Amino acid sequence: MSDSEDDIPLVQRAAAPSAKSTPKPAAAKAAAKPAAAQPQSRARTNGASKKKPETEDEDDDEESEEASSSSESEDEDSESDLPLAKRRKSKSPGAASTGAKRKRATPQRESEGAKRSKREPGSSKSGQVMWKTLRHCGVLFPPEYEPHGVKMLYDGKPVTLTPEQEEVATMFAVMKDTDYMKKPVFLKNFWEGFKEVLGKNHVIKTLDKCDFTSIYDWHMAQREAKKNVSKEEKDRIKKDKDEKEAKYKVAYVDGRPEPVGNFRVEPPGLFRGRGEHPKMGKIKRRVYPRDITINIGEGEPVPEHPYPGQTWKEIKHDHTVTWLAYWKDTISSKDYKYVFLGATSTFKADSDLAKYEKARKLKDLIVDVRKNYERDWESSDNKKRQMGVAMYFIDKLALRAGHEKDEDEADTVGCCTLKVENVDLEPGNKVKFDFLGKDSIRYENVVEVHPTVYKNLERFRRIDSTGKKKKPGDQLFETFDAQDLNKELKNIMDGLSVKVFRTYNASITLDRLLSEWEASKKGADVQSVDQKKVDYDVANKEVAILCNHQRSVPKTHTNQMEKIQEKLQALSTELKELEDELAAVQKGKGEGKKASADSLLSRIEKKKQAIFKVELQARSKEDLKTVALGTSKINYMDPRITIAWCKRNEVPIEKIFNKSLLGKFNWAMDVEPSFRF
DNA sequence: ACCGCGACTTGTGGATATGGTA
DNA sequence: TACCATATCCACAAGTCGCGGT
Repeated sequence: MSDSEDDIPLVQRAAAPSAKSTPKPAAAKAAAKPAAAQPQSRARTNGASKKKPETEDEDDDEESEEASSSSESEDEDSESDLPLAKRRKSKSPGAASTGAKRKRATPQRESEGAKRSKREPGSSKSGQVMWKTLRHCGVLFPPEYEPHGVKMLYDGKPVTLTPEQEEVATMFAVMKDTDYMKKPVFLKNFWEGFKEVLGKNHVIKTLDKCDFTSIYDWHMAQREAKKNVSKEEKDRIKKDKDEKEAKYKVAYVDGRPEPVGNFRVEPPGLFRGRGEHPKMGKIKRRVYPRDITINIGEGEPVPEHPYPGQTWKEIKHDHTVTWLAYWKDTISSKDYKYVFLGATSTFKADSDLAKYEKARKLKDLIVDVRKNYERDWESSDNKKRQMGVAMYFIDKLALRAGHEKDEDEADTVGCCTLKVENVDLEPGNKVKFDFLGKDSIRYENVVEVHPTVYKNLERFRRIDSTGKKKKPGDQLFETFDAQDLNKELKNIMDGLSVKVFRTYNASITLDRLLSEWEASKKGADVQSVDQKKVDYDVANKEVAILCNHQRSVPKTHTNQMEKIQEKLQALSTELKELEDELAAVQKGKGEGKKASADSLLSRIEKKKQAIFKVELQARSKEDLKTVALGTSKINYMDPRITIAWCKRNEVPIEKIFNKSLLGKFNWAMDVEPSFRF
């Protein structure tokens, strides 16, 4: 790492998982199901008037009943192995019921507390049929490269490049003001790629003598020009583009229209790895139809493409998978790029629901799970002890599993791949974690742990199970890996894996915090929606900290805060003026007095509220500057918790979920207000 | 009993749309 | 009514995890 200066801002971890050595009380199995769960209390208190503009999708009607009821309760097996989607009545394609605002198709799934039996709905696991018919238009290719003819300099002299070479030079030139330019690995990888494109015996012999400034300038000029196009022209261009893209945006699954996620083929460019990625700067080749495998229903028209001489790499009809197309990544031979349906699709909704139901299932077992791994801390079997400690970290700190990685990937770790130097022991049974996790985001945290864990760690850091000394770079847990751990978890619960703990802990934390909030505010003065939203964010923040979802402080943050302060200044001056005025009026006499005093009074009140609101925002902004709330909202916190809370507290759901989240969580909207995770 | 493959979720930052403000 | 900074969207990288082949 370079200067620790702009290192990831260290999130205030103080609040992180209580230093308590004992696992959390596991939410005493939330009474959760107050028998009288307001039956059909559709009492949607929140202002969330149902008139959502309706996202193109789902016009599938069907009485929401049927789909659920049957499949729901008896879920277990037989054909119910089919993902939910499958079981939905599919509407005849044509019948795009324009009018009929469809209710969300997904009915309640409150699996009242316990026993939701084995089969999760929608779990797209192995071999299950995901669709009967599938129709789509394939993928959209990026435009071919258009040479600009701007010459770069080599050793001070202009060089003529072939279009192909120029394209690569341009990829590089354009990155002039990024700090990749300072990274030796990036430069080396780029040069290797560039050299190859140049061919042997080219005048360009070394990157040092290359000057791409002219191309960079050209690029900037282009950008500027684009910005200055007239509004009408811009609109026209956009409209054009939208029309060209329209057909790629939708796929028909069993006749139902579903949004396609990323239908665009990735354009060529230089690979930008995160952190110190060994492959940064490599050329990401252009992808052609011959590289792409299409998955589509039998008998459906094969998608077209703009390369007359070519054919798709393959046309498949695999009903057990949800992808529409894929190609091999050109950077890493073992990676694939997929085209999937969008987040609002039925496939995704089903698996989202399944994910949370699985986590809730874990909730019912968590007390035992904890008892078990705590017992393992004392085992005479070293491996068991290590696993027990790892499980503790995973559960308590919501660490990721951490699979083994290759040399040619960024050097990051998860729980199972922690190295001895990632964990420091401090007095008072305190453990200090410091490592780079996913995306090379630094995880830094000091936690007090159970003494037995502490003792174990002392040993794990020092020697391996054969008694051999460990050194930096050695695994903290050398006796097992993520796979082994997951295998063990399968014995505890069907479908259980490490990541489920992250989901579980995020969701249960939100649930707990929100309900504590409600308990403490019960009967208290009516709060503004703004205040409630801020309070929700506080809970959200705690979850984000648990999951280590950081963000870099926005560049403009300081600036913005100053502006807010100024605004506050102005407001309070105005307030002062009003108050003076009022005083003056009250002193004076005469007719209009009463009226103008009243009016002043109300203006003063308004002003005070405005001030309060700005202050609130200022505090919240400052408080959240290093925390990314979005990630947990999108991926970890069961949306039903939030929606139910909104209903109970008269907060319009739109205050918490933006448009795309509303779409993504459509499946959860009908949740009972009494829902508890 | 691995281990690479394949498919799907999670994650961040950059690009762009948008809505409040001068 | 253009600006302008933020809020949202999007691209695509980087994880997780089960499976099937050897």
